Amino acid sequence: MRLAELSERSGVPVATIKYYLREQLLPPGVRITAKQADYGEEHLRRLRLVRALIQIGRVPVATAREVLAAIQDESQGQHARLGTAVGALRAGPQPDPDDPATEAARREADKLLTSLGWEYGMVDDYPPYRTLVAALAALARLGYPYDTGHLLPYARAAEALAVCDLDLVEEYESALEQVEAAVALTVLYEPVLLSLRRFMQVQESERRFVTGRQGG
Amino acid sequence: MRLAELSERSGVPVATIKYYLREQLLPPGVRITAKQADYGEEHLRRLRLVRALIQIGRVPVATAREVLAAIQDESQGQHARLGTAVGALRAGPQPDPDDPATEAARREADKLLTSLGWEYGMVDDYPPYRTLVAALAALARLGYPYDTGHLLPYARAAEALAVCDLDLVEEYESALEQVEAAVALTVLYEPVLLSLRRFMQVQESERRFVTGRQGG
DNA sequence: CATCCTAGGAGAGTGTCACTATCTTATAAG
DNA sequence: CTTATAAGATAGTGACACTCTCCTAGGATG
Repeated sequence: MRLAELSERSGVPVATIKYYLREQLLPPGVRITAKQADYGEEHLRRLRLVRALIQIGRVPVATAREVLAAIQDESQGQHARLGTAVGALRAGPQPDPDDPATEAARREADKLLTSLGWEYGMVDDYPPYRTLVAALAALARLGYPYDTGHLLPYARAAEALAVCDLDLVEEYESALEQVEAAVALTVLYEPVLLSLRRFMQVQESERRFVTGRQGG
Repeated sequence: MRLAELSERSGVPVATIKYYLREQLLPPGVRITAKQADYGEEHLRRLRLVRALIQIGRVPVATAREVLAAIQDESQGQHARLGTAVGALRAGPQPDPDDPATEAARREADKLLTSLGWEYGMVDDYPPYRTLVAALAALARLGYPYDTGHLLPYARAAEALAVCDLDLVEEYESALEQVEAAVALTVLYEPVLLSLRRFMQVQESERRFVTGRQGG
């Protein structure tokens, strides 16, 4: 199909698709002539994935490019490919190295990961690790406790989530579909999970502050 | 303390504090003279909360203003105050009403919430609800299933998270501290949780694709 | 009292980022 | 040959979180 049709079927404006092509979020179409290109179903699928990453996942364009590169990289094994793709997501704010809270946060993060059985080293440049450290440092700055005891319940929840995630991923046959699903589900279930958390907080607060106010 | 000292102790540039004052994210200092103001410890605490919301939580300034207003609103009961403050957080992308996927997503969201025991109506303008619908619609657009069966495990995880959250909140005495803690912990544990999810995905993928590749 | 220094306020400017509008050129169709 | 359309390049837009600069009013000091 032509660019115009790709635009129509995806609902993405032509100018935006051109932008994605320029930014290498979308592979170029197959050249028909010097001035015309043909796009297939996989372009459509890729385009929808890009939109999901950027619009729902708020993933920066540069990050999305890395993630997509990892998805397509057939040279790695499935595990490594998945780790790279998922790890590239949501770099979040960098921890401030000048802040003394960062160093303490780093130690606590290492302790937590160790107690979770993490054996792959602390990979200082793995984006989720940096995100974790920055978030813990922010907690410290606000005076909230963040020791292993407080964090472990969240880690257990994360573990349960990861099992669900991989269950969903394994429903797919091909390696490519699996990595794509891992990325898409990681990103798209985030807002689902976080909004459900809000709802559940309200329910739980009702249980504690209203229903059973006098110990019911 | 003066603005300059507030800036020094918080690490936030003077110009940025002025901006927050202008945007009403920070209450004005107590006027000493017509041209000088005095800021107290609660300004410092509030300033750090604002920074956490904006920098870690990526909360838009307008949203942060609403959240802070709800925190300070003493006219509501604790439950309502908490619901308003937490609900105002992370509005996320609005669902596109023209998209037919949105309608289906809305029905599925309602079904899920009903099966979770949600009894407060579907509050179409409650931001977490909109976020949920938009995310489900995005899943549909990408062709991933999102029925109650798939979503329930995530909802159960969210429930566990909410219980942890409220446990942490109830450690505080005053109503103000509790609402502040609810907001801060909701926002600051998000990156913690999401990065732990990444780590756990990698561990789980290792378990499935490497360790037990041939059925171990 | 004059002077200088600093605090605080207001408005405009900056940087970033995801688009988006325009212009150019080429080519397929008529 | 002419014209509509496609693709590519380039510059502009809008939102947003700051941030810079100027201005004015006190307060401190000689």
